[in-house]
Amino acid sequence: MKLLSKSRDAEATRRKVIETAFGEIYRNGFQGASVNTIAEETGLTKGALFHYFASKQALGYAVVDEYIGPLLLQRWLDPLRDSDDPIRTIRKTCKRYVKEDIASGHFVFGCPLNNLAQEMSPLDKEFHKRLNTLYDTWRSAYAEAIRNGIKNRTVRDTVSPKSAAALIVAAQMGIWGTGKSSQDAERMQQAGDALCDYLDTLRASFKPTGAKR
Amino acid sequence: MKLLSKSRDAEATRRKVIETAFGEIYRNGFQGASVNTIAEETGLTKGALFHYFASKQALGYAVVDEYIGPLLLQRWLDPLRDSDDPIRTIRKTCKRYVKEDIASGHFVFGCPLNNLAQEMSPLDKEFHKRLNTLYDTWRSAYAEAIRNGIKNRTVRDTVSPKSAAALIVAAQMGIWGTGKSSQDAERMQQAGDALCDYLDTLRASFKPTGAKR
DNA sequence: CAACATACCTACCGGTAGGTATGTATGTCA
DNA sequence: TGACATACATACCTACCGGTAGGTATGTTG
Repeated sequence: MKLLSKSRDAEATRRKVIETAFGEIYRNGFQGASVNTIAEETGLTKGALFHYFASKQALGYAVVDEYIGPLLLQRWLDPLRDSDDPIRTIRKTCKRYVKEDIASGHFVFGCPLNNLAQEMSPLDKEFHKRLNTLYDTWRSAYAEAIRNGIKNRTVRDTVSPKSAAALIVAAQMGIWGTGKSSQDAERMQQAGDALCDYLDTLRASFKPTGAKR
Repeated sequence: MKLLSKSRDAEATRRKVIETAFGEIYRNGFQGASVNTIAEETGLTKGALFHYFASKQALGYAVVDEYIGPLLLQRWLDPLRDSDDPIRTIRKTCKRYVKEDIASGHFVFGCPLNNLAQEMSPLDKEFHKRLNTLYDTWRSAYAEAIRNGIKNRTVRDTVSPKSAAALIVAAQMGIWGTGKSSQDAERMQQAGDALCDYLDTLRASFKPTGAKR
């Protein structure tokens, strides 16, 4: 028999460390996060923490692989599967998470993925490899979705899927960046709405003479 | 008589510290930058450096006020003065600095202003105040330029200046963020071109049936 | 129960971070 | 020429960082 005791459950402990580390890294950056604090918050000693992760870096990589990556897929990419109106889906998803992050107050810490990418990409090859792969996945998924939109006539055929995908992802970096740098919900909201306006210009039905915000 | 000697010129020394600090902070982030290294690179001892700046923070604020701020104005805002075609000017300026940063290799370190804003805004009020003011200035200048463009019929009157300005600035954060996180010139170029495409959709002459990239 | 593995703790390491107290060299001005 | 401020150097302090050595407690398995 196994897993009888709640404590001394290795898998759960490991997971808890990763979740705590995610929070600390999200709030303070990777370099700014302290393994002492992470251990303390987890209710573990530093020795125990290093029983699970060979180094602070290894813990960081695990946070990317086992927390941030899956979160990206679940939040942003899953909704696109089985969507026959990609513009509508992207628009809705964006609006939703802007709203959620403002409501929770998380927006002041920006986007976990972007934070790590900005901080660590030039400093650490392993981080860069992982984070870059995630962003490539994101852009590819958007491009593919837009391509489908063109096929089914919901998107203008004068739109370049790859180019539009690059801009949408960049704009999302910028929206969360705006929230973080301004620490102001209204400015973030404005940037989010502006992206939605742009998304509407991609629709097959778009007319430049239409309503303005 | 003053300023006879090249060394022991306080103003020049101070400036040199700021420039060195800018480089270190640009490459390593504020928290990652070491005052030991900055002092060493300046050819100064740590004691001497702290003769000019009361703390590492104070040095950081000086870098924003006396280096990054002026750089922003000179690079991005000055070209807009006396421009009667804001779209063309923003487009040209963006293309120019994407090209320059790729050529110099600086793009792998991202945008100095954005780096600091992302890293320090949630952690330090003084940084936040300064950096947020700079971004507000930036957005306001763009909004004003677009408003002028609408007046002189170079920009569609269905465009919301404030909204478009928010998106353009956010997209620029994202373009440099893309370069930094991908460490790849081509991906950054793609994002830059995509922003240019978007800018063209703001023109009064824009037709959705036009050429695609 | 014995043998062993895994989970976790205590105490400590070397290194470096930002910061400071104090001394000295240099230029200015009365 | 001598008093004084400023520019800089030397030496050192404290706090904390990531990381480890060595032990103990709690299983699991035969």
